[in-house]
Amino acid sequence: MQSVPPTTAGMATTTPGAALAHILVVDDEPSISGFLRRGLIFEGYSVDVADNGRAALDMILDDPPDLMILDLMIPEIDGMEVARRIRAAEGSDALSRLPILMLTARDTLADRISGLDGGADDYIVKPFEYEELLARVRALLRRSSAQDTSHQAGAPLTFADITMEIGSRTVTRAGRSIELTVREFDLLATFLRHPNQVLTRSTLMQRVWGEDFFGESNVLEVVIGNLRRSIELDGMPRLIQTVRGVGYVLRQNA
Amino acid sequence: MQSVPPTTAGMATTTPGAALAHILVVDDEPSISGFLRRGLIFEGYSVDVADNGRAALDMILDDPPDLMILDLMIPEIDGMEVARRIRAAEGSDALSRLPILMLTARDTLADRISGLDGGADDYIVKPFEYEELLARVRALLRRSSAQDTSHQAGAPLTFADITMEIGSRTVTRAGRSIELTVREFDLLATFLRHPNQVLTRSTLMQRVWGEDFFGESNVLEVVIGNLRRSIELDGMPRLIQTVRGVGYVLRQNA
DNA sequence: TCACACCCTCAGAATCATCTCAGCGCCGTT
DNA sequence: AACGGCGCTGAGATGATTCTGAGGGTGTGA
Repeated sequence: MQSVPPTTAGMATTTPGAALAHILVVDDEPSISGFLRRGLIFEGYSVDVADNGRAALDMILDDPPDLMILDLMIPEIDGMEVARRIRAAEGSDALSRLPILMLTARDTLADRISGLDGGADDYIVKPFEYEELLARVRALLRRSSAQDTSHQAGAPLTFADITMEIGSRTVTRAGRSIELTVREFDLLATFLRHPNQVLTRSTLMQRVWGEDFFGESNVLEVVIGNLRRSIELDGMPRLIQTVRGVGYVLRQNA
Repeated sequence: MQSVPPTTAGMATTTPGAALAHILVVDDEPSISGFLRRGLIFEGYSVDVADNGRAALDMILDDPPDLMILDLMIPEIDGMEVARRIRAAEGSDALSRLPILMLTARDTLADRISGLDGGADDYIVKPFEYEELLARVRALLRRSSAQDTSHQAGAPLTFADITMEIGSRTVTRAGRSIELTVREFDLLATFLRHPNQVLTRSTLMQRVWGEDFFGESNVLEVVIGNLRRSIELDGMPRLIQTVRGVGYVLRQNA
């Protein structure tokens, strides 16, 4: 296991100016909750985890989060019921307005989710794409926090002359549109969210490929290679730079 | 935690210069009407709720709203009939022009949609995404306030040389009228509402087919195929482009 | 009742992203 | 300068995804 990069320098302030949003993840499967926790922390959220409905309700009362990611199938009190109780908490505005992102398996979906009826504001079907989950989390937080009038899917990610719009899934470099595959797109998105920060190989693997990648593989290198070919202009210095023994950075100057 | 913005300013004044728009929600399911009420009020609308058709008609006569969100399946007088009576109210301009956003479950829709002609200005399938609903509400209000004088149900959706009128359910391409089935129509409408935006397979399924589609099916692909055959001109680049691993986009250029 | 339109399912075929592999070259170190 | 490790790249293999035509079921209107 590659050790964490020793350097303390370059802590990335991911979203400049944005206050740390607090997210409660409720799932009894450690692999999922762990994955979410790490990922969301990486994105700059503060994260708590509960592994059953009762604990979740306790934690919510104790310290209401800005958003809850709630699995439908959890012990003690199931997700549907948790949502219902929260919505029923007429007393507290903070509670009854708490955005809930429901996490469900596909089979369950059919029976149970009559959409948002139960009190969820949005839901996502397992297995989900990490990028999609992030997008929904952002959308829910945006909706609840700022009732700002600027709608439309959030501001595009940019770096140097690269622009990426998650919603429309378009990427441009110097105004010229670029086609990317899913892997390339996710990888680039990860870099764009953490510019100038060295991302370790394993971090990238986890962000883009998810938990399940045992064994050795050099997929990452291959995709990095393709991505470079897609976005880098000849003559220009590399944007995605290799940090030997550690990982890669998105950086402008040499 | 991002606390609620301290300022009360920035209420979404959807229709510039217009006073707070007044919306009547008609639905007998408290979970849905409650959800809508809260959400819409949060957005800065004034909201009334009726839980059956008769009450709705009374309230409309009493105080005509700027927009009605109308569930199809409601007690006393069903949504269809409510819409019909409103449209039939020859006497009052305010009534016959009242924008109606119909709320339906997909199963119901399939049967009845053919009779929708002219009754509703738009419809949305349960379960809907909140953002989507908001967008349509805004669109309808904008429309109705914009063209005060000209009757005609709503501005058509357009893209490139495609034109679609929801109300009359007509579609033209380059001036030439095109026949579409219900599924094709819904699918195209979804694209037209989100041009240049990649829509995931599951989003499309949900919007067009509704909740009840577990299991694997390739209906979407089939309908996409048919739709392409209907609207795409030979020699021209595709308008509906597939984005492998993600979904489809309505996009003009390559 | 018949004919027709529509919608879904299915299976085969085509297409394409992704992954694996193996060889090569660069880089830092000895 | 030689060496070893690490990263890069091109060439397939592989499997997933998407497309298409055909067929059956169902409901509607004549």
